[in-house]
Amino acid sequence: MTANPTTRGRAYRGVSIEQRRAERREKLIQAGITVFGSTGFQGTTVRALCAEAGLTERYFYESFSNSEALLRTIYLRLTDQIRERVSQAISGQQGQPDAMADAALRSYFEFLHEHPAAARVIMTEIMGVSAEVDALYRRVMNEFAGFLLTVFRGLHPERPAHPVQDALIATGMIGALVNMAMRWLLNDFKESVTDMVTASRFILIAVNNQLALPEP
Amino acid sequence: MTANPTTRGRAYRGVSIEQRRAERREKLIQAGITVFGSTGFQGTTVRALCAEAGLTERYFYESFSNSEALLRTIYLRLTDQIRERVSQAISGQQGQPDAMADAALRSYFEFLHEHPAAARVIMTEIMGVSAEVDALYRRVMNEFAGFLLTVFRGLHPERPAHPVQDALIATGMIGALVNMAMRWLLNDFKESVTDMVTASRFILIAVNNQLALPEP
DNA sequence: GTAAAGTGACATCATCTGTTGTCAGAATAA
DNA sequence: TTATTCTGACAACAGATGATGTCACTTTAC
Repeated sequence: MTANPTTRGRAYRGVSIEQRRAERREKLIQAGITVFGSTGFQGTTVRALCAEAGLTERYFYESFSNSEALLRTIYLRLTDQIRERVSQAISGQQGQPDAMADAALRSYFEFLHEHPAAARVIMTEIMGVSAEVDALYRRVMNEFAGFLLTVFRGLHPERPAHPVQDALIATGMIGALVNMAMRWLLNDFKESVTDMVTASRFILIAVNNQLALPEP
Repeated sequence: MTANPTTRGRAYRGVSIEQRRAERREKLIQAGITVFGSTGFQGTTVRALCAEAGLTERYFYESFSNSEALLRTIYLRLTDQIRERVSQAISGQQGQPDAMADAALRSYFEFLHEHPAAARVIMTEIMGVSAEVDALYRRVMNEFAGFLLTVFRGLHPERPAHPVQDALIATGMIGALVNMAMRWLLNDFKESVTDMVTASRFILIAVNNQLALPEP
């Protein structure tokens, strides 16, 4: 009855148990992006996720307690990727505000264009799943808004901070970018990336200019 | 076997069949707002809707083919109400652009504040339900963006129209308003209506001012 | 008064799906 | 070689729920 501790968790096909688990988990994450992004979260069953991943249910529950947990993992993964790409794009244009905005927006819209399934997951499938997922969404959006707020403050160091107003305005800006992206996605990326960048930059510049005006 | 055509669809408790059906349908709509707005669309069963409405399942299927059909009806009802309230608010400030924006934004945020369950339905529960509901959402959002576009064009009649850019910017503005409202809702309406109006008006004015500038 | 229509409570059916369990065969350790 | 572990295919179980049906009772039409 008692298992031999020396042989538990051993290698298989020359691969350690940790790596096998990590590879299965990764397969499930990629499958989740594909399936959630096509069938939608609601229409997705654990069986379908496993079929896409080429694994069986047992391995699903090895890595995730349920499909909502997988969705949360995917959402964090994708938003981290966006954060990283945008950060890299910005750092490449160090010190030039206009070029920074352009690079950041372009990297954002290009990411969505290159990964439409991922775009669908983070734009629409994430919403209305549960209170917990809603809270996660809200938290991530707030982080993006906070990032934008930091940038704006850096551009207007002399302007007195209005915590409530500034946070709301940053939230509005993030909402503008998200809604433009959502419309773009649902319209099958009809417009060019350049059009998306131009329009979104217009809005950011407009707010930036308004922030530069003396207050009434 | 053959029913008597003269007695089918007769009055009951002094109420015609049309009116009885309409009353039951209305009860279901109100129950849907309450239940979808608290439990969420996903967590809602037909049984729960009927219990809240004080009706039985038979009468649910008398008016709606399924709960998604009820959601669509509710969404159209609520967005119509917002449209009407905003239009009324604007028409009361005929000709004064700043007062118009103020009145429109105030009526919008006040509506959400007064009807939190309705706000949740139109902000989060409507998303990711099905392709059909997504399309409805997109269509309504486009209508609101079109409305905003009309207003902006009226304020800048001399500016040449850029169909793609203008539509994208209007979409962005609507997204800003929706995201601010969503954050407000998920934060239990922590900020005052006046704060919401002030911040959102700031964004609209910023874009309006940018539209007034000569193009590069 | 009586038959037909309307109502409400509830049963029922069928299906779906999350989750766990079984088992035979492949790979490994000793 | 042999016992143990790992894997994959699939069975099985339990619960939920959409949708429809049953039936006793109420109301209406004539």
